[in-house]
Amino acid sequence: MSNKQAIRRLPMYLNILRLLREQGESVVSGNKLADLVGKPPPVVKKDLEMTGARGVKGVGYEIRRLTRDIEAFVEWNRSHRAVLVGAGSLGLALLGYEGLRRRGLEFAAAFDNDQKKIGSSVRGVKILPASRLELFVRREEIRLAVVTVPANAAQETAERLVHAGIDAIWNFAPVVLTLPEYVAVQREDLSAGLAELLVDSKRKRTKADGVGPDRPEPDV
Amino acid sequence: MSNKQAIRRLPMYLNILRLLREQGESVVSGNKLADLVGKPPPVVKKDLEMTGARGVKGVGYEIRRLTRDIEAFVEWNRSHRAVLVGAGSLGLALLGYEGLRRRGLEFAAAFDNDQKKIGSSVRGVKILPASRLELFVRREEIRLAVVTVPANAAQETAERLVHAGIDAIWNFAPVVLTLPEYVAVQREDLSAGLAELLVDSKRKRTKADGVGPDRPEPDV
DNA sequence: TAGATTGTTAATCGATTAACAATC
DNA sequence: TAGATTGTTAATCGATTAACAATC
Repeated sequence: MSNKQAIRRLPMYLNILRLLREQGESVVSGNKLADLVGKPPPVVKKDLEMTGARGVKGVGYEIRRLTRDIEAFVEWNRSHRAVLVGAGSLGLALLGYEGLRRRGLEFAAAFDNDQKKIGSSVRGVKILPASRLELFVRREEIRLAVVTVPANAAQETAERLVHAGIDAIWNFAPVVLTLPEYVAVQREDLSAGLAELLVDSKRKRTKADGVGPDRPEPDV
Repeated sequence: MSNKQAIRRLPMYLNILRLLREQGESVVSGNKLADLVGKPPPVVKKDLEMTGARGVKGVGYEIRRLTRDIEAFVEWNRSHRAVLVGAGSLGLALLGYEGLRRRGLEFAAAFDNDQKKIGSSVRGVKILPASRLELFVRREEIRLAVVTVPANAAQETAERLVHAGIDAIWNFAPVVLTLPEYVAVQREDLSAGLAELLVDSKRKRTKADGVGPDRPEPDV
């Protein structure tokens, strides 16, 4: 019933809806939305239905209402307190990423082993010694962790987190974590996206027999 | 024939294979590999077959050979010169991300509008004024661009890039780009991963009727 | 030969697309 | 009522799972 691909499309709708509202629109039809996100209308309608959003036949969807319904479905209507483990460049980038803050992700603290980093603050988030991880998570009753440690430290870090009470892990380390069933784990792999892009690019280059406009000659 | 999900799994195999080789292994069976990546054996075998890799019946896959075959399939055996457009925190993190460099992604330059950033170098990559984007791309014959500009600048940036000769775009801006068919575009949306995680977490919390071990009581 | 493992074919499942009925 | 649009049902497509034949 709950479709993974559909869930991944939801942020796109929210982006578009925000844009439409900024342009003064208050109602949008599924067809228009479909056009704006570049997906067929039935996909959009099914996606919206999944979230519990309802439109009005012959009219469309009320934008404010639709936004609220989508946000509620993903629990983006409340804030999610999280810890970040591993304050490398990727970790620090996530700390500063406004897009995530807008989706309710609120970093209560970051953790690292590097003495040079410990004690400093990034975007108002304190970096604490990794040794204090468990204590902090327990005391603050944090449920969500973002893991950006190196590959060889990821499994151990995750186990410590789970033991301390974490039950949702956003894992950016390039390893497959083995954890109890009740823990929700989302693996994020940038290389996967790059692989898709390169294979797609290769295919388009070789299969230059395709329909549609060809690559123009460069005007040097 | 070429399966999107399968392509996204390829980096995982490479990670595992590197680990195995570091442990002194030289051959691995599909079953063992399957176990290590947490996927059923037939999935692994189909994935490997897609890349053109062949094993030996009764024996398994030669690790060095398999690694080379997978890398060749994704064109990870050669370097891909790229420009980065938008030197915000996410952009800078990508510049410094070792994992991408290991996959052949080589940043020839980064571009930004911010006078404070222009002229500086990050990890050996010069940050140049955005106005020089086209000239640089043409002169250096760059084909790949990583777009990390704000949402409202993404479409225009992409059009400029394509006009200058780019035919593969890795888009981190939260918008759907409209570009000619011959351009390969890969949209990367961190919020999508977060949405998946939160929905999965919600489901696990509500459907606590599931099989398997329950979440233990916190030992406070 | 016997055991192990690849690689393929068929069956199932899930997601997308197409068609259309319902109704504001 | 007529037009527009939602929302559902059926058909298709793609990916995964299961079963097993081929063979080193």
